[in-house]
Amino acid sequence: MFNKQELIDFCNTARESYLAHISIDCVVFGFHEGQLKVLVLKMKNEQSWYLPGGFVLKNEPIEEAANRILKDRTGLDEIFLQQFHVFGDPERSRPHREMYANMLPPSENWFANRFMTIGYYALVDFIHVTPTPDSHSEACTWCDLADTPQLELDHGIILKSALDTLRLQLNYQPIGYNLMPKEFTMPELQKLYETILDKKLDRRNFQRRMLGFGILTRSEKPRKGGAHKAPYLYSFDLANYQNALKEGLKGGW
Amino acid sequence: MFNKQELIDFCNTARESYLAHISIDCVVFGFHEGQLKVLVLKMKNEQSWYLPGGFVLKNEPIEEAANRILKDRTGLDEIFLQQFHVFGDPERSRPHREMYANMLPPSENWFANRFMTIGYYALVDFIHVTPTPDSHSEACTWCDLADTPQLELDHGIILKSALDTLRLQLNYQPIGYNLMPKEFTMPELQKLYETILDKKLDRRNFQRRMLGFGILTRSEKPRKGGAHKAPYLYSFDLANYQNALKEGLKGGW
DNA sequence: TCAAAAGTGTTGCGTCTACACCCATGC
DNA sequence: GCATGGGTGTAGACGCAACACTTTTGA
Repeated sequence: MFNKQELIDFCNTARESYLAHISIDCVVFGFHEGQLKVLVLKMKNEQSWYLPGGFVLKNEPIEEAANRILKDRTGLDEIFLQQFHVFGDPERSRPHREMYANMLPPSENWFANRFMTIGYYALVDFIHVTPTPDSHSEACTWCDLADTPQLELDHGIILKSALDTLRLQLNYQPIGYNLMPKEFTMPELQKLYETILDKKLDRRNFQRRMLGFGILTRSEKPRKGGAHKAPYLYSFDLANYQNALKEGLKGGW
Repeated sequence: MFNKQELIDFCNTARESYLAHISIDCVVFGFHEGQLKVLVLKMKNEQSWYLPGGFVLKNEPIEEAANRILKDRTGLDEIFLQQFHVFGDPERSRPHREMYANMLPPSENWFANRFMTIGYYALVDFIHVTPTPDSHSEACTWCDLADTPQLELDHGIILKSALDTLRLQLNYQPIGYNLMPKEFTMPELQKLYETILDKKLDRRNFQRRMLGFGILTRSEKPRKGGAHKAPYLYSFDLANYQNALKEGLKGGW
């Protein structure tokens, strides 16, 4: 991905600016047309894919670092972001160590170090994101969860772990609020739940249950244009939502 | 806590052996006589208390580091250990930075660095633990959760965070299995749940519910010796327990 | 007019809650 | 024998799953 000169330049600035041994990787979830999506990067000159990531500035809180990284890749600020796990096997970054081993001696080579990575997952409103590659990537794109490409290093494991966390936190975090657009229909929300849980849900019971939580506001105007009966549009009542989440949305799915 | 010579020695070995910027802190929970307990350390020459912690060897997986640290403090190996959060504010270790600032120049002073800490919580069988202070502590003791002393740095926050995690994971992790002795009575187990949840539970419903999970084996002999009716002794059926946890123990508390 | 999508109602079963009741033991 | 701790039973409330039924719309 780097040629020699790029590597030298990067290592010099990295050593000055960033904490060694620590990186951040983000699993960015979006939801569009009934599909849960993940943001991935494709490296230059390689058929290899990664999760968006970066390093922590020497005097920067890690939450801010994650935010900065995500702002660079999505254009969005104030993203919903949750730390979920640290991946700390010393062997996890070995492929990178080897990739650059014969370009620079270890003392000058930033990637000769072991890196542990802090995994964050982010929830964003798909339509507001402008996927933006970084300097050593040739592409930054959404892909459907079902057909994500093979990811390098342990990024596949990190993605899987983020998904598991998402599932577990569905009743405790404002996941719907952050993934759905401002207004949405009940079937759309149901699709999101079905995708995350990987399970079909009963249309009618889902509706009654959701409404029962008292966290949705129905707007007067239904969605026009589609075939068939026009569905109502809903939006989250954020105050009620967050209040309900404190106790956890009752019951399982 | 360190005098100057100790500090110099420690810094020299630390720089050689450990990863910079990263530490591990452990919240060790035990349960004894109806009380949830936490293991804390008292520093030499100071009225200050800390959670047990340490650093990560340069080529050591972080789980192993946590295990090593806990073995040193408790004498136990193969402890149930869960990572729960990284505390990454650059200011969190400032007090330590300042404490040693005028003993050594920053370049030689290990503690001049910023440290982020990985929080682990551990569940142990109280009676098997031998609390053992480290070289710069004068005491390592259990204390009741209700009256933990004021903890230094952000260790109070870390403890609070561990407790919240414990509560959330009660239906998803073998918490009872790891905190209770091999055999225990139903009221004892109930006390544990009540302590973690900070809530009174109905004696009879608790019993039926617990038995309903099918994760307990009743031994033939009841506990003798106490006043009043002799309670049955139970132990966990580990296979069933772990199986039930996969789906999560149904229902809330 | 018909198929498909969406909204609303109803019924029955299972589960939990809040009790009442029974048993054992030491003072 | 009685207070206390512990084990078991049960009636009513509640919640949820599995349905049937109605409404709206475009083809």
